[in-house]
Amino acid sequence: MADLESSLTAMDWLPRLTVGGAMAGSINKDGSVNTKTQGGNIAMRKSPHSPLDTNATLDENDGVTHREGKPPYSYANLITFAINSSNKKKMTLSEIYQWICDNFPYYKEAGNGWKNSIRHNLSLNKCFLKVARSKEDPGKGSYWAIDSNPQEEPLPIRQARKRKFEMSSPYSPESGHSNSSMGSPSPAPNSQAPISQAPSQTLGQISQGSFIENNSHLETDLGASFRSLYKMLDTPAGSSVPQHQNGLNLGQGNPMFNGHGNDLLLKVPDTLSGISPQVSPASTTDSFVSGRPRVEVQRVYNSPPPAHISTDDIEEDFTDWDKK
DNA sequence: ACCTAAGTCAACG
DNA sequence: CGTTGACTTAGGT
Repeated sequence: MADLESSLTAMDWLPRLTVGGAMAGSINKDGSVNTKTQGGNIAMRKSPHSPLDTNATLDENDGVTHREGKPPYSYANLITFAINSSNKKKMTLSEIYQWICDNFPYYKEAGNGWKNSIRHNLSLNKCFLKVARSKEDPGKGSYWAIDSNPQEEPLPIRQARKRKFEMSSPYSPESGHSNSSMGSPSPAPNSQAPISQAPSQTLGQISQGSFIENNSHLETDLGASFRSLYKMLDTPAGSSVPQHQNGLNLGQGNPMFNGHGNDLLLKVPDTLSGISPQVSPASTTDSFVSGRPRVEVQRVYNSPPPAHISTDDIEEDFTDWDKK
């Protein structure tokens, strides 16, 4: 453990960071030094085929390593690291800001543009789910959680044309963070790892087998929960929404989830979970969104949650739910 | 050249 | 704070 393997969990599909030269140096291809505005330069571009690793956590070393200059991580990655570093696997926007500043001092002095970008990313990226605060936990802003493996299904639509599964090339170490032990700051046990991918996992722990084993309960429980939920509800949305919904795929990364913007409103009896997820319109901008509707998790209290379940648990459960 | 991912800026509620 | 859109940049094919 101690490194790449452990912390990057399934880092396989973590965007390949073009760290090293170009990125770190922010050199434009024309050779000019990139000195764009605040928060950012032309940040790294990731391979078009590599989705975000929703379980990625930051490695202390990385923070250190990149103390100077813009960190070689996309905003989506930073957000993911931040959220995964929390026990609850959810964070408020300001907490995310703070975490990023704490771990990447670069952003302390980067102005505020990057914050806008973070927000933009949260809204745009399907991987991030807004989780409503519970009444017991009032405060500003919602929580943001990660929707595990929202990507990966072979995108049948347009992307499929260009996309090939890039399961090979794992996250090339030479790209900069070969170092690794990203686990430090947050050895987060990463409960819910995207089960799907795991293409050529990064050896070690991720030997897919064990990983799945370790998390199988999630897959089972959550998947089953959702399935039964759907059954119970005999979801009306089911008709307008493609198959995926019925299965485990419920959403994540399901490009077909809603084809194009149909909203799905899933009413969940509070007796089941105390919440009701609802779909908000998906953005139209990029592929991130092109696939499925955003699901906003919103808890509805019609009755108090079971005594043995704490509010947090519920919320967490839900978060996990969303993840799958 | 074209497509897409990612970043930036900004308007708006 | 959150969403959205337009636009830019860069990398892949």
